[in-house]
Amino acid sequence: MSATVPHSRLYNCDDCLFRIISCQYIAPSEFEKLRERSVQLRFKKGEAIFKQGARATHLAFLQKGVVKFFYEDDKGKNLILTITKSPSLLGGANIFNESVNLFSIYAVEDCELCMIDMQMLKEIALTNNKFLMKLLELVTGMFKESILNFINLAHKQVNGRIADIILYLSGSVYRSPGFTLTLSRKELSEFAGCSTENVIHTLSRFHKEGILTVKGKSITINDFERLTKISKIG
Amino acid sequence: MSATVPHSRLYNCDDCLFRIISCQYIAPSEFEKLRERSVQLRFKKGEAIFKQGARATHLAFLQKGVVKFFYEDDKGKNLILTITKSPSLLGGANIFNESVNLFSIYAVEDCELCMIDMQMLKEIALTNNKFLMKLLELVTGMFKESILNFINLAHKQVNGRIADIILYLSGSVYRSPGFTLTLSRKELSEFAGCSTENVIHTLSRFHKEGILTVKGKSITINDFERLTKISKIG
DNA sequence: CCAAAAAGCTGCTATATGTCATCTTATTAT
DNA sequence: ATAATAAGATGACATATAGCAGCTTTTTGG
Repeated sequence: MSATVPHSRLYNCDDCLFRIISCQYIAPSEFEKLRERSVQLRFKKGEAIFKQGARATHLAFLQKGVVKFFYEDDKGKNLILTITKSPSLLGGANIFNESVNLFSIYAVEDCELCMIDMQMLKEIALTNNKFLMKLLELVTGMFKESILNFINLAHKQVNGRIADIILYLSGSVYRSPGFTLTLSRKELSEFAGCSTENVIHTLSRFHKEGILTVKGKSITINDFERLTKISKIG
Repeated sequence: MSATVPHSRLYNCDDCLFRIISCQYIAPSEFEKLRERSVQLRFKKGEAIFKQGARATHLAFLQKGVVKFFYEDDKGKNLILTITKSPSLLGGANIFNESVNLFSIYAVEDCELCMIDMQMLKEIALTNNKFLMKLLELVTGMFKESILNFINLAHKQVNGRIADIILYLSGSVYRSPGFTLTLSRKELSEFAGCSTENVIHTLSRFHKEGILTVKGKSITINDFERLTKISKIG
């Protein structure tokens, strides 16, 4: 792992959302045990946070940045399950059954996060059921999100999927009608489940039709209504 | 709900796998509270066990039969997430967050199952964390299974998907190289995410090539190796 | 700052898949 | 039993998508 370990803390734990949520259920002293075993890390764009197939020993609470969840098949072909923005709990899918990561999580832009010892968290959660339930709630959200994403993928054709992705990025990740993409066309194609060329073709068609303004990495939604319609029709 | 409520019990609770698993964690007296609130039901092929959008008040432990999990979109088009054989815990996806079913579960052949009061189960689970963890293990399996299924769907083309489905049905549902399908061609197409005609074309191609023997609802795998290869290549 | 590599773009062609029309074979209900 | 209906099958055709070749632009590394 090439992530940078900072000399000083990247951010103050007292303000950490995960701490705030946790302390609604467990005592601050209990949380302190967790904190002692945790470490703040910085990941550069493109770096692996969790690697598919590796032993799952930690969860990560993403403080800052955007990450992609993806699955790589035998031939090295990738499929992006979801793109998530901070704040978010990563790697929770492994809390129950799995000792090995089912998929990879990579930084899509520079990230700051806290690696949490899974065993310790599990021990604490097992002494407090409401906390356990809350954790599961945070964790299963990701499952639900990617299942709903897959449903879209299966039902719609590329037009609609690209429209979907643009709307999702604008609404849930970059939170603005115009944004500078931190994903490549190839990554978009891995999210939409189609060829890279198809993404490029579709984006330039949307551009020509005035729905989007696309200039390299910069994308702006001009005709929100038409884009939504394309997403709905499929 | 048109399910039949039997006068006598369909099966003896003492032999129930769910009871056996549960009683590894909770006292039999505790389980008895759950049993009192539960009811055995019989569903005929094609009947709805859980309906997408309905309030989620129960879990079901499937004792006998095969069911399909599926999502229906606005236009009434279906997408099958997974096909599951008894014994299996159904509807658990809602334990945490959801008050409403995210998808439907229907009987694909005649089923016998036990409807379990979710609130009561939750209460008991909250007093016993190991039991809670075990429940979650049972429940998240379905998530994992359908995500892996979707990944196949997204990566492979119809050839490979159909091969996949036949192998899955043979290996995990009917548990035999030859079986009598309880799914229609339309349902297969909803599982493979393609048109009904494409399923029919592909099956008859496999038949002509000697990979399968297909005669209406009866399917036999003749060339396991070639079928596996098609599934792998995509 | 420059060369090399990667990413992005465009149009063309081949192919997989969906759609439609027609027919046959099973189910179902009267 | 028999008509009515649904499911299955087949081939022809239209279309969405993948793959390729050649090109430009951007990014990366020395």
